[in-house]
Amino acid sequence: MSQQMVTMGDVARLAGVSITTVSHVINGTRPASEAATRRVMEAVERTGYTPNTIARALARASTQSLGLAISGLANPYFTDLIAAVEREAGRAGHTLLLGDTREDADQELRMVQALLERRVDGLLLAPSPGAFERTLPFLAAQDVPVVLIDRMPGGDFDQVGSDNEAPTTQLVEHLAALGHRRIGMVMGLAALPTTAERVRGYRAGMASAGLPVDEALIAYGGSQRDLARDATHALLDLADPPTALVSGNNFMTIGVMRGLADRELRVPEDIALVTFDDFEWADLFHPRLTAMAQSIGELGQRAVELLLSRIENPSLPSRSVRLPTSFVHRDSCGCHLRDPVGS
Amino acid sequence: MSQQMVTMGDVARLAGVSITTVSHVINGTRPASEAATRRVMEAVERTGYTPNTIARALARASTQSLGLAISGLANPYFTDLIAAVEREAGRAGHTLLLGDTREDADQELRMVQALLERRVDGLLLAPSPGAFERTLPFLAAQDVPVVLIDRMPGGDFDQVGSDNEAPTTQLVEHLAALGHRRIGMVMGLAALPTTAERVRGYRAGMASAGLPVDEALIAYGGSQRDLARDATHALLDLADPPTALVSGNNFMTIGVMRGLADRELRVPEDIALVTFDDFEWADLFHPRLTAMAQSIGELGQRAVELLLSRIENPSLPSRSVRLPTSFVHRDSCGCHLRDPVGS
DNA sequence: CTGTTAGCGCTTTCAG
DNA sequence: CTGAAAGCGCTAACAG
Repeated sequence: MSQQMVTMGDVARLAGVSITTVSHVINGTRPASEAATRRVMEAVERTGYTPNTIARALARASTQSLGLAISGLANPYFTDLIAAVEREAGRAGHTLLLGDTREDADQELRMVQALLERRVDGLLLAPSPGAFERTLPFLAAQDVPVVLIDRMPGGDFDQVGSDNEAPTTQLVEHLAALGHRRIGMVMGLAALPTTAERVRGYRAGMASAGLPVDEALIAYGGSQRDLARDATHALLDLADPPTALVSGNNFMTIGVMRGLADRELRVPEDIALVTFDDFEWADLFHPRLTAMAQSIGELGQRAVELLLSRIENPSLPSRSVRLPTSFVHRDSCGCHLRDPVGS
Repeated sequence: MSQQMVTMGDVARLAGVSITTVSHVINGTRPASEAATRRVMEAVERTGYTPNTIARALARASTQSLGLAISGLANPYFTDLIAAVEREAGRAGHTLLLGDTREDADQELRMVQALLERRVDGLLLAPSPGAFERTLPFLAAQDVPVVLIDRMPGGDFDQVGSDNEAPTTQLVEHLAALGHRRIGMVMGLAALPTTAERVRGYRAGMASAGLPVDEALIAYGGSQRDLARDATHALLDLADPPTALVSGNNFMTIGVMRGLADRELRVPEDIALVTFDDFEWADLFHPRLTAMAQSIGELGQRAVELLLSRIENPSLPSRSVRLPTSFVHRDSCGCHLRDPVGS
C-alpha cells in the first residue's frame, strides 16, 4: 500500500547517496561507481520506486507523449490508424493522448488546445473541413510539431495521405470497361480536399473512357450516414438512373448499400458498385465489395515517423507523403456476370 | 511564433500584478478586483498564454487524465468503448491516455506501469486472461483508482460489464424453440471470466430446453480469428454435426462465418447462427445476424462514472455493475423459414 | 483584495 | 566519481 508515492529522495536516503546520483544511475546519464549503482538499484527495488513522469517532463520540457486528434473515434476507418499510431509511438517510448474533434472546427480547436496544454511533444491531426481557417493558422503560430493525416490541405505542414485521384480514376475505368456508361458517384464531405481529389479522379475516369460527365450523377453524401442513403435514393430516382455507382469512402458505402437495399436492388445484378476504402470484413458483406483499399496501418506508421523526425529537427522543410492504394477485386463490380449492364 | 512558451510570469509582468493573482484569476480560485481581473485577461489574450498542465499537475498532484488499457485497439468492439470513454472523460475535463495491452500479461503490466508513471488520476482496464496473477495484484498494492471493464474477474475492484449468462441462455433457447437439438458453441478465450459465464449460459439453455450437453459441441475459438474458423470446421466434421451454432463474441463470429463460407453452407438454410455481440453494420452482412447486443457506449460511460467517483472518494466499497443486453432479431437464426431444421 | 514564499519531484550545470 | 543548488511553471498557505 504505497500511500504516498515514493520519490527519488526516498531512494537516495535509503541508498545513502545523493539524489543527483540516483537520477543519473536511473537514467544512465553519467557513470557512477559500481557500488553506488548497485545500492541505488537495490533501493529502487525495495521501495518499488516509479519515476514521476510529470516532474521529469517539467524539468526536461518534454513529455514523451504524442497527441492524436481525429474526427470520429468510432469511425472504423480510424480504428486501424489509432492502433498503428499507438504501436509506433509506443515503440519510440511515447504515449498517446487521444482527442475526438467531432468533425467540427470549434471542438477541433478546443481539442488541439487541450492537447497542447498537456504539452504533447507533437501532434497528429486529421483536419476537419473548417481547420483551414482556424486550427491550422493557430497551429502554425504556435509552431508546434504537427503532421496532418488523411486529409491533405496543402500548405506548410508535414502531411501523409493516400493517393486519391488516380485510384478513383481506376475505379471508374473498371466500371466503364464493363460497359457502364451511366456511372454515379456518392462523394464524402464536399469541403475536404480528399473529397475534391476523388471527384477529380472520377471526372478523369469518365473522360478517359470517353464518357460525358453528367453533374446530376455526382451526389453529395456529406459525413452523415443517412445523407449518403438519401443521395443514393436521389440518384436512383433520376430519369436516366446510373447502372453503376462509386462510393467516395467507407461511410458513404454504408449509406449507399442501405439505400440500394431500400429499393431492393441486387448488387451487382441490378446495379454495380465499387468503393473507395475497404472494410476489414468486406468479404462477409453482401455483396462482397470491390474496393480501393488504403494502407491505413502504414499511414499511421509513416505519420509517426514524420512527426518524430520533425520533433527532432524542427527546421526540416515540410514533407508530403502519398501512399499507394490497392485494388481489391471482389463481386460487387459484377465482373463475373455474363452481361454486366443488363439489356 | 511563440518560440518559448509564454508563462504565468510573462502574463503577470505584462498585467502588472503578481503571479499569484494571475493564477487565481485564471483558475477562479479566489476573488480579485475587477481591474486586476481585466488586466490579466487582456494580458492572457495578448500573449496567447496557455496554462502548462504539466506544471499544474506537479503542483496539484493531479493530472486530470485517465488511462484506458485494453487489448486490441483495432477490435471494433472496443471502438465504441473508446469513443464513449473519451466523451465522458472529456465532459469531466479529463483527457484520455490510451494503451494497448495486446491481450498479453507482460505487455499489460508494462502498459499499466507506463500509465501510472504518467500519473493518470485513474485507470480503466479490460483485464487480459493473465491479469489475475500479475496486473491486478500490482494494482491493488499501488492502490490506484481502477475500474475493470468488460471482463469481470471478481475480487475487490470496481467493475462494469454486460450480463453474460442469461443472455446466452436466451440465445440457445431461441434455437431450441426452432427445433434444433444439436446446438454448437464457439467460445472465446477460455481463460476469460466472460467466456466462462457465456458457456455456463449455454449449458443452462440446453438444460432448460431439455437437451443433453455434448461436450464435443463446445469448441474453443481462442482469441485469434483463424482459431474460430478451424473450430468451426471441426464442429462441422463431427459425425453428428450441429444444425445450429452460437458464437461467443464478435471475433468468433467472423471466424465462424468464414468457416461456414469455406464449406459453402448457407445460413440459415443449411445451418442456423446466433451470436453474442452485434456489429454496427450487421445488417449489411450476409446473412443478417441475429445477435445479442451489448450497450457498449453505456458500458464506457458507466465505467468512467465509477472511476471518477472512486477518485473522488477512494474509500468507497467496491461496486460491480452489470448492464443488460438486447436481443436483435434478424435472419441468421432462420425464424422466417418454414422448416428450420431441414429434414 | 494582493503579494511573498515555499514547495511539487526531477534534471542539470557547476564545483569539488 | 559525486553532491549542492538552481531551476522547470504552477499552486497554496501565510501574511499583509
